[in-house]
Amino acid sequence: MADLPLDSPRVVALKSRLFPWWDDNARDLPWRFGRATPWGILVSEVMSQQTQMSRVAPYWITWMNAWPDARALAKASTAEVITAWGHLGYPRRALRLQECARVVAEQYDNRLPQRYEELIALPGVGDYTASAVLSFAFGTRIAVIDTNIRRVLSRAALGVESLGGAATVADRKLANDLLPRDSKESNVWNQATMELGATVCTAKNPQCEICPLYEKCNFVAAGKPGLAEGRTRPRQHFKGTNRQVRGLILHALRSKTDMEPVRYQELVKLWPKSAQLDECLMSLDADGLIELLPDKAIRFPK
DNA sequence: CTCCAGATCC
DNA sequence: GGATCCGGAG
Repeated sequence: MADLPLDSPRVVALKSRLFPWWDDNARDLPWRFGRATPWGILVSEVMSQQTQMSRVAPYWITWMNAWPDARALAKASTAEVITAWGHLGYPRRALRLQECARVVAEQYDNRLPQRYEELIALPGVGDYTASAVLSFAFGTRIAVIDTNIRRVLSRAALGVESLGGAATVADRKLANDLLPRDSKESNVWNQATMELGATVCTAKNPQCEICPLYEKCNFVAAGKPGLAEGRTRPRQHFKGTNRQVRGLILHALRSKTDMEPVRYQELVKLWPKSAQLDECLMSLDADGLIELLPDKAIRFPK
């Protein structure tokens, strides 16, 4: 792959168009523009893993109001945490976030560490989240690699469709090659590129006609070869899967106003296939999302 | 139907 | 690398 020097005309042109677009079009999400602590930024990133930002915002406000810092979240009950997670999906993220809060509270005196190696060692924090926190919360110059940035950079700079699947070495090299040298600019670059991918340069139907990069986009110049052919991930069903059943089970628990257990008989009415139901009860119990009682009644863990 | 600001396990 | 884990907006 050809190198793309930072000072190449193409990169300068992309930057000069992307930054003004960001100034005019950045969504006013509650954790942006210096209004959140580093911990708040981390919470927003964890909530946003596989969940759209627009859905995250109201949950984040309620969550941060209840538990403003890691110490507060560390002291919450599991039942409160799972309930507050609501319908964000993938509730194991909520448990990991609380585990993360405990580590931060106990080992880091309630302050997020600022080294990549320490961040990525935290529960529920992978490469993306660690990089995002470093860039967005601490202003560190680091390339953020997510599905949006991979798609935008691959299209605009290389003129080819992003393949999807796990991030490749080439993806990382490209993101690092294009990342502005100045830390403040790199922060804006990361956020603006992600925002563009989320709102304009989308996977299936990009709105090229309103894209600030249109005139300089190599993907447009090449005639958008293979648009949306690269699957972002293997197709995932939902209906009939254990994920649906697990969701139904947790919804039954959440809907209880008190901490009263849910009887197995009620669960069977929600999902008559008892073998799958039992499997899901076992896995939820193993995950620590429910407590399985001897008669197959369930309740939230303490 | 599609896709999502991923992490984790195998 | 592949599979699993949720749920809603478009």
